Amino acid sequence: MASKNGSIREIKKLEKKQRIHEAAIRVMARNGYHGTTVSQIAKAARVADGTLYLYFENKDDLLVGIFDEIMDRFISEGLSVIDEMADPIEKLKRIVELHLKALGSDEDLACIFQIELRHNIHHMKRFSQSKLRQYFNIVERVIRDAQEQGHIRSEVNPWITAKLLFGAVDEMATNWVLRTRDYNLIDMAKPTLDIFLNGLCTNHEEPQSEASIEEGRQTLP
Amino acid sequence: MASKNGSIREIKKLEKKQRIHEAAIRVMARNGYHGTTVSQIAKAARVADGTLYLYFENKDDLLVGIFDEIMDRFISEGLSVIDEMADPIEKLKRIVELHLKALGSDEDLACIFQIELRHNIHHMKRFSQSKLRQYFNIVERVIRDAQEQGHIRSEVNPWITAKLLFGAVDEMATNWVLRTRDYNLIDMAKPTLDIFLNGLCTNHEEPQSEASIEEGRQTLP
Amino acid sequence: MASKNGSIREIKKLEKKQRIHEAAIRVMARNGYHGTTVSQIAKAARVADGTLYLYFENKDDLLVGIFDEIMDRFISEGLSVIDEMADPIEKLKRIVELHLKALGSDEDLACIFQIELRHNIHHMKRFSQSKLRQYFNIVERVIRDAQEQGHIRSEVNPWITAKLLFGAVDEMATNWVLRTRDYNLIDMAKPTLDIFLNGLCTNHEEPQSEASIEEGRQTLP
Amino acid sequence: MASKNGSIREIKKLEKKQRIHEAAIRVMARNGYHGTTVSQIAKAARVADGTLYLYFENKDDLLVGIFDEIMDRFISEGLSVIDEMADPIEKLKRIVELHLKALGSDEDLACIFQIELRHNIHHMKRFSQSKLRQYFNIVERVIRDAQEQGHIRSEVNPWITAKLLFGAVDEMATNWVLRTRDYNLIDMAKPTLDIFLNGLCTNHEEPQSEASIEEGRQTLP
DNA sequence: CATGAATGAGCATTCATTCAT
DNA sequence: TATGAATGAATGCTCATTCAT
Repeated sequence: MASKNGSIREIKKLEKKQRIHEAAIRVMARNGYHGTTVSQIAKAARVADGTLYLYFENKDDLLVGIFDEIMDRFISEGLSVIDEMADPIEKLKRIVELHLKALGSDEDLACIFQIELRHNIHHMKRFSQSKLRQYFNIVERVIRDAQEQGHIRSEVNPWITAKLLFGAVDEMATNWVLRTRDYNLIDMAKPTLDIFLNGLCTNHEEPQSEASIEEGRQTLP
Repeated sequence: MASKNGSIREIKKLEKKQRIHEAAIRVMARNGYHGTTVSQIAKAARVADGTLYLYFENKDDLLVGIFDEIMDRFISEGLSVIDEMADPIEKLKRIVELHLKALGSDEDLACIFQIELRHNIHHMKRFSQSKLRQYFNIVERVIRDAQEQGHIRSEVNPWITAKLLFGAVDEMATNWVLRTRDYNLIDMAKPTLDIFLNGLCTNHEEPQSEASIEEGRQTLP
Repeated sequence: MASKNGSIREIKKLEKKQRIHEAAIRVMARNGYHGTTVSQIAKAARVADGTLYLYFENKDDLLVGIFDEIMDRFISEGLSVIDEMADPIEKLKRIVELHLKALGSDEDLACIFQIELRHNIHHMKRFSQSKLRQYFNIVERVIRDAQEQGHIRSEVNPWITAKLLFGAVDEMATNWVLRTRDYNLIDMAKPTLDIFLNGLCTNHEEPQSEASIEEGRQTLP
Repeated sequence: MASKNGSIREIKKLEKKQRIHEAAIRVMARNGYHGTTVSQIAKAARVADGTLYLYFENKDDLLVGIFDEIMDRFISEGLSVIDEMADPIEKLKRIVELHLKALGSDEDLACIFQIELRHNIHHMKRFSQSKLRQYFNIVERVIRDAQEQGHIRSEVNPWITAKLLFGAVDEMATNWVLRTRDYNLIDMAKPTLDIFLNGLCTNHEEPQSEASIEEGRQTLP
């Protein structure tokens, strides 16, 4: 019985933690991290103020907890999808789509991710050095594969490219959160991928050597 | 004499405002917006606390004021440089370089721009709807010109491209601010431009139609 | 047990609110509203600064709260005493006595009432339009009764008389608070009532018509 | 020339002091003493902030200065009017009328007098011990005269009566400042005087001895 | 005399966190 | 576990006053 109770308790504990998470996302998305009090979150989660501290070290930890949980879920889901694919270009496409779909389907979450999680250099560093690095690693791996298979130019730096791609997609997401007119975030996947894969320029018969870019001038026939 | 005094006062006033700006950038870059007290800024600027309020509405306005001033300077400098150039591709290159150089040459400023100015959805919206829009407009204009001159593919959406480019460059800047090992931000200009101009893919003799991307698969001969 | 705890908590809460009230009266009577800090009141009430805000909206509400509580108690006590009496003249006398006794027996309270509560036109208006109106209503009622019973001249306006009586008694109280030599406030009841009931003039066989007062001259035989 | 300039300067100085006084009355009547900043007064008087301090010790002194000036004018005007009269009852009447007319004809001034000047126990004490004492002295003198001439009952205490009369008139003024419906303050003179002179009671053939009041019961035939 | 920029002490209020129940 | 009353440190901002010009 004890173990049965124990497992029920475990479940209830997880449920409550989840409830607090969701309450925090909901409230913080509207009021921002600094505009949200612990009491507001507690009320939204229907627990007492003090109860929050049984599940989180402090207010900041709550934000970090949300972030890590979501990010872990996002990355593992992403990985499981990616792993089933063969073509690295296709994988790249899926990553962008998953990224945009995950945020585009939950505005509150997107708001937390794009805005609230970044108001603090320590969060940013933590983010940058853990989960974001995982993201970059995945993309880097895919790009390397694509390079080995000859689909992506061998000159491009996979790590820098991962950052550039993330940055571009991230900006799409932020812009969507701050949008004045409504549209679907996922629709940004296609043009994003088009530019990253095919580039802006019209003529690639004589692909630009880095040197020629270096010269500050492109030879155009 | 009165006018002379007047102009001297004007200069002193600007000097003091400037001093406060610089002090704020310096202090906030280290401690973050919320980690910085008004008193700290005042002390760093060698003025009394109350003096800040002769030049700024409130603490938040101080941050916004810094942002607007820097951004205006950046944009007008950028425009004057751009205007002297003929080739739109070259212009695009210069924009990216100027962006990275401006931030890469002043780490504190970069920190403020990449992190502190974004801790608040209201700042973000304000930013997004004023200065950032100007930035996008400039890039959009350049891309359109390039399209008219046949240098950039007519299929790409100039506005979305402006966002993507900004996002990629912005991520470069943020990564540099959060870097663990030292490097020059400006060095990111070349690979960024290479990917945006030439794309990732190896073969562009038969450029991807959007439809084929849509299919989730690139036809590679 | 829960209800028992509940009631104990209720009592403790009331006790604490009372303690804060009394501390505020004590401290403000000595230093005035603007000369008193919230911290001083909290310290005097042996609670933390923040605790005050669990019981009061803000510093101003604290003053208003004191006022309303005291005034309600005063009015209801007064009414219960009045109701037991039959003779309206006697009631009038009791009202004056109760008024002077209430203030004369608690100098700090009198100070708050006569001085601190009046430093603000909004307080004055609020006072004037709620509790003071109740006071006036009671006196007016008594005067009307006395008029119906033929004890008070039918020419006098009960509402104006209520104000005049309050003003006279109020001035007695204020003078007592500001006194340089000590005396009992309650001793002012008798002369006050004497003048209001009997008037100043010696001869009333031919009571002054309002018209003759109008003429600016009293006909004295 | 020096003396000529001197006198012109004297006049200008008085003019400026007057301008500041009037500005202060105007602004404080609307915003209250604590709701008014020195800068606001300076702006309303069209002088620099610092200039105020050439004419007044400090903000508080400004209020006191207004009060003393007005009060002196009021008392000396009152005295000159009173002195020309013979009948003490008539004098009493005139005092009440002058009091109500002075305030009733200048709402801002009335507001300052009835509300703002009283938000501080030190002002009150100062007021009570100087100008108000003069007022009481005048009334007391008049009452004594009336008593000597047999117009006012010898039993009444002139000093207490002066306070009561002031209190009643003062309450009329305060009520008028706080009024919700408009009326003329001067109209309160007649009923006020009627009650003070003739009392409330109908029957005065056997004027109440203090003792009978003491008994707590009035003998009514 | 006049100015008004500069000063900096002072204070109400908030809110993350604790802990007795 | 859960509660929520109590805590008290922390801070943005105001504004009366000064003084160099």
